[in-house]
Amino acid sequence: MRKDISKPRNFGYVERFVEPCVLLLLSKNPSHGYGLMEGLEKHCGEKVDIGNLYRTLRKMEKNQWIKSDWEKGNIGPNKRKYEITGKGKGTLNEAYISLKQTQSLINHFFIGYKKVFGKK
Amino acid sequence: MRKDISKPRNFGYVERFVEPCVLLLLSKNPSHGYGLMEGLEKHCGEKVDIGNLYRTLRKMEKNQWIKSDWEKGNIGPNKRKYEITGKGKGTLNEAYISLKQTQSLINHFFIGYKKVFGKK
DNA sequence: CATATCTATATGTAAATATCATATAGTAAG
DNA sequence: CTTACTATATGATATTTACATATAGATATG
Repeated sequence: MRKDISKPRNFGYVERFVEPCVLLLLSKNPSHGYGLMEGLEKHCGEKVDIGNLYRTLRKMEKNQWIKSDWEKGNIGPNKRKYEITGKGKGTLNEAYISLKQTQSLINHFFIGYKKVFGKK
Repeated sequence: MRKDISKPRNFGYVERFVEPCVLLLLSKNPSHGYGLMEGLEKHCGEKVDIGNLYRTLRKMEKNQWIKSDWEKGNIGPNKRKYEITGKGKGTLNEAYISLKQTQSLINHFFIGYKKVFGKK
């Protein structure tokens, strides 16, 4: 049973922003789900739902943007270690271009806003 | 029956971006749904689904961000003319703040991107 | 030793939103 | 009369997210 009913997200919510962020993080270093959380909170702001993150990672793997193998650590439970693929690098580049467009879209809004309400 | 199965949107899709845009446009001049389309294509980019726009307008009215009355034009079909309310102006300001946060979030991503792939 | 907590991965369910299709109706043009 | 345009609206469905819960090994605490 849910404690609280879902509410609409804030305006300006960027859909699936976590995916480019994961691709960018994995471009630096291979990592696993739980370990990605840390970097994501820096790059994706606020909180990332851990359940959704795992689901997203499996989806990204299905799309062949990332691939995984089990890392049988001598300490702690096994980790599914992800790395980015060539296809994933292409997707990251596409995301970069899309996000550039998003940025200019939002800028366009701010220009209009400024015209009506003045600078601030 | 649908011709095509739905596909995921591009990365960088900003959810409910149309609402702040409508509020901004109505801050300048009262208008009606069909007439808002034109301004929206400038401020919200690309295409806005007309069915979705009408549904959004009714939802915004339910939230008391805008209010409408029927304009019995001497030419053409009747138009539901919308204007922004005081509450709507407050919502527009909230959206402005959220979109500023979104902008800095995306900027944060670009900084990380540049570190890995260099400037461009 | 029993149990609680932490790391790590994963799935179930429901709500919110967008997309595509379709419905309705008045008006204008040919 | 039929076609096209203006204008508003709803139905069905896919995608994504939020919140909750499940599982299991490892480690710490009493």
